[in-house]
Amino acid sequence: METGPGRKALTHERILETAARAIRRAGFQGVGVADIMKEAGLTHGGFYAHFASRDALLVEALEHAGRQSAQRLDKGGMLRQARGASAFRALVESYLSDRHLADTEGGCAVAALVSEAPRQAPEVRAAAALRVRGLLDRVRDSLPEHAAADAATSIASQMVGALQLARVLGNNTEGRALLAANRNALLAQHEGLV
Amino acid sequence: METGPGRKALTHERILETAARAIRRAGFQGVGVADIMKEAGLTHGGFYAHFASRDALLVEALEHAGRQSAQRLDKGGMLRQARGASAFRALVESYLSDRHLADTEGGCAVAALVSEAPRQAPEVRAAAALRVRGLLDRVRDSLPEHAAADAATSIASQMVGALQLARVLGNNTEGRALLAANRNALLAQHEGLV
DNA sequence: TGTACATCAGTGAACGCGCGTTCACTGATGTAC
DNA sequence: TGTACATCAGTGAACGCGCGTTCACTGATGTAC
Repeated sequence: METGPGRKALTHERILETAARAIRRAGFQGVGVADIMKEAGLTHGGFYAHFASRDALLVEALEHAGRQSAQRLDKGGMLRQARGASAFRALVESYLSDRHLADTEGGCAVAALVSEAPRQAPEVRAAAALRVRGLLDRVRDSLPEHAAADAATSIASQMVGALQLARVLGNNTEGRALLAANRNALLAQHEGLV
Repeated sequence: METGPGRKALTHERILETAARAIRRAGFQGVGVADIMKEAGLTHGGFYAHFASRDALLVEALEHAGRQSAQRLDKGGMLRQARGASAFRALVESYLSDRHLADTEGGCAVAALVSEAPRQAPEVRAAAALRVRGLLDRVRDSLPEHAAADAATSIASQMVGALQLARVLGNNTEGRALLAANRNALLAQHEGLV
C-alpha cells in the first residue's frame, strides 16, 4: 500500500467515492458511518481523522457526486452528439434512459435525493441546492441561445420528476413507459429548438 | 373521552392523521413510532394494538395522505373553477402554488416522499406506487379528452419535479421563481387544451 | 339493585440492537545524529 | 551504517442514546346473575 503524504488523500477520496454511491443508493439516512468505512475497506474509528462529522461527509459526498455526474454527462453527451444528436437530445436521452432508471447509485444525485434534501442539516441542504443549480445550468447549456428563459427550469423539473416517478413504479414496463413518454414529449415539445 | 366500540377506531384514525403528516414532514425514516404516538397523545406501548408493524403504519399513512390530498385538490379545484379557471389551470395553480411549496406536511405525499419510496419495504413501496398512479389519474382527469395520451405523464412529472426542486432551493425568491416559471410554462404549453 | 367477573384500550418498563462519536493504542514509515 | 525517536494513518473497544418491539399490568366500561 502506498505510504507517506498522498496516502491519506487517496483514502479520503476512496471514502468519498464510496459515500457518494451509498447515499444515492440508500439515502442520506440509509447508511451509517460504519457501513461506509467498511465498504471502503476501513474500520469506523478512523472516520473522524477524515471528516469533522457525518454531515461534513454528506456535504463532500454531494460535491463528489456532482463532479462525477458532470463527467458522466459530458462523456455520454459527446458520444451521442458524435452520432449526430443535438446537445439537448443527447441530454434528454441520456438522463431519461433505461440505464439511468436502473442505476440510482451511479446516477444523478438530485434525482436520488431531492425529497430528502430539505430535511437535512443546513450545510447538507445548501450543498444539495448547489447541485440543483448545477443541474439547471447543465440543462441551460444544452439549449440554444434563443430558448426561452424558463425553458431550462421546466425541462429540468420534468426530467427529475420523471426519473423519480419511474423509479417508484419500478424498473419494469410501467416505469420504462413513463420514462419513454417523457422523453418523447420533451423532444417533440422542443423540436423547434434542436 | 368516548368509550365503547368506536373509541379504538377513532384513536386509530388519530394516529394515522398524525403519521400521515409526520412522514411528509420528516420523511419515512425521520419519525419513530414513539414520536408519532406521543404526537397523537398516546404512549408508544399501545402502538402494536393498532398496527402489526411500523411498515404497516407507513402503508396506511400513505393511503390516508392520498385520501386527504384528493379532498384538498377537489376543494381547491372547485374554488378556482368557480372563479372561471379550467380544471387544468386549477390543478396547476394549486399544485405549484407558494402555499404548497411551504406546506410539505399537508401537501402531496408523492412530492414529499418520492426519492425515498424506492428504498422502502416492498409493501410501502407498493403503496407509494399506488399514490403515483393516483396522481397520474388526477392529472389525466383535469385534461380534456382530446389531450395526447402522454400529456398527463409529462405534466405530472414536471409538477412533482418542480415542487421538489423549489423546496430544495427554499421557500424564498429563488424557490418561488422556479415554481412560477414552471406554472407559466405549463399553462402556456397547454393553452390549446384549456 | 347490587355484586362479581370479563373485556379491552392504553400504560410504562424492559429487551436487544445499531447508531454517531471518542479515545487510547498499534505499527509502519521517515528523520536526526 | 546503525540506533533512537517523532509522526501519523488506521484500529478496535467503549460511551450514551434512541430505535422497534414485547409484555405484564392498570383501570374504566359492559355484562351476567
